[in-house]
Amino acid sequence: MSSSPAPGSTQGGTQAVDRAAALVDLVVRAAEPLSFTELSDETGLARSTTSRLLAALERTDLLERDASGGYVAGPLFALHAALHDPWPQVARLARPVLQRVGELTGETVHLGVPRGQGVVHVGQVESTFLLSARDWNQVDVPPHCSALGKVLYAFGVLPLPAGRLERRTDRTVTSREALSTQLAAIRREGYAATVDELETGLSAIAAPVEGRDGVICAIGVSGPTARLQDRVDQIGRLLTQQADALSALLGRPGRTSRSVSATLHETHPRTHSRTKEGVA
Amino acid sequence: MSSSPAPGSTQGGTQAVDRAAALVDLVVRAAEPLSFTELSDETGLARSTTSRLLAALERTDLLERDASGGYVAGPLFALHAALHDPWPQVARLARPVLQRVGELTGETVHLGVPRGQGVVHVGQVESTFLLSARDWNQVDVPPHCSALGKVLYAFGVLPLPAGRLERRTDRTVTSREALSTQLAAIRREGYAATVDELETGLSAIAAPVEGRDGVICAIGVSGPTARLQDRVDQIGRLLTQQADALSALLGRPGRTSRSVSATLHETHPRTHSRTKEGVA
DNA sequence: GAAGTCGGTTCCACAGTATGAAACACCCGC
DNA sequence: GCGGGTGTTTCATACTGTGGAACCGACTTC
Repeated sequence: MSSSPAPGSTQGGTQAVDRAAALVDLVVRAAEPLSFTELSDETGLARSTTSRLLAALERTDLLERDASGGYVAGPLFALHAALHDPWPQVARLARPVLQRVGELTGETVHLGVPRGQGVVHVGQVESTFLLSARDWNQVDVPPHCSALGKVLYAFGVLPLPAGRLERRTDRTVTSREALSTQLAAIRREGYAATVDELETGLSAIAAPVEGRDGVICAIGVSGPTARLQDRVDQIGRLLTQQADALSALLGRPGRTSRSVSATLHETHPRTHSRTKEGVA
Repeated sequence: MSSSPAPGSTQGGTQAVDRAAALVDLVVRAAEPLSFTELSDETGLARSTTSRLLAALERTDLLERDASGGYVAGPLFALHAALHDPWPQVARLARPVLQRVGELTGETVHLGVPRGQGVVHVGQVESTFLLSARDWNQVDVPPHCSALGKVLYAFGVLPLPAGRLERRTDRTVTSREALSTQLAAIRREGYAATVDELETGLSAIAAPVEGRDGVICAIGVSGPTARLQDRVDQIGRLLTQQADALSALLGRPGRTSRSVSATLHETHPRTHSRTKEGVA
């Protein structure tokens, strides 16, 4: 436009690419295909500009049009998805949340995902204490005595176990009715807790994370019962709150106008050290 | 009408976006993180231009730098992968291939992927005949009497069954030795066939599709034995050939069919401390 | 420890490329 | 034929992107 420096909006010297990227961003975050007009309106770009940019993005496989003409993520995104496991990607997005929970609780934090009949831990933030849970990445644990597993059971992400429920400690829930009562409570409370059920002296608390189609995984903390048992409720609330933030990232179309990390940092109003500045 | 003869490579009026997209394309297709210099050389862009574009792409979450400074697909790709099942994405990429096989054979074509202990069909191209296999999407079939399943067994994508091999017809292979002999033959020939083994009168032929780390799924045709039994070899060759084309799409890096120069600089083998997060 | 090399960023004058208003084309429903 | 909505193409304008060169920091080498 007329003003040459134009600080704030355009950084560096890359207007076209920035605008094109904004279009891609909108399309990828959207739950359903976006029309030309929606994109044009949303970005505020001139129709002609939008048209040219979208044509370029389509030509380069970053975007694609579905049968009804709406824009969706293109073959390049499909290729990426085909080449990489989705869970590590979720873990990547979840890392900031896990980190925050780790900082606020001091305990080990996990992201638990369903695999087959069990729950596996991907992504982990270490406890600040010396006594803490070991590295559980990739370790299979019986879901019925794990907080993460119970959450996944409760929200139907993991099929309920077929056989007998293994007894790990004398506090392990082995009765099917007791389990289903617990699961109902978890659905009601919004989080799950296990105290000495997997291993004596080991406790855990977990809350569900929702994707676009409901619960997909869970985050939770685990540590010594001595440190956790009096904070179950407090940590439970923290977890549900942070899990919600992650859910918003994973499921909601996101009115974010900015980046993923910006969204993540936005959850707590106190961390606005730099709100929105252009050149460093 | 364009009076000026299209300047060779760039079309429309979108040089910057095209170049940026080429960078993203290279990064997404690459098996490992690409360095700034590799990208600059590969695209033939001036270093300054490359720097500016990469900075813009990073700012917009399309790209990201890993711990060692290499460029990898950014949070936007992670988000997409987290939101969508990978197999439908593979199916999307495979559709043209399936379609071609369907046109050339007239039979029903499937993409078979492993899930748990079984094989499921995602993506299907209908037969042109009236008598044809039903819609098998989402249907579980015993892999040992399915051509797709045998391929997945043969190439270690699916764990060999634990218990007894179910007898579906009198031609079903139920002996473990006979099965492993067949699997060896499949590895030798490059394709699998089942004739009346799942259901009397039903035959199928299938070939493996490779991803970045070996076989990941399979494509195959199925139809009445009457129409297929004399074409097993011919269709087998067709399938291996088309499966190869799909494999190239899913595994091989580069080859963007546009401006990128054909010469590919091999990366010098160095000691990387990167964590491999691909397929487990 | 000074000189050389590598990998990448910033500067800057220049022109080529992106831009947007407007005209055009294409549906619809009527 | 007529209006409203949606997208595409045209074209003069000037702003944005470009690349050569200078610059910078880190790491080697002598």
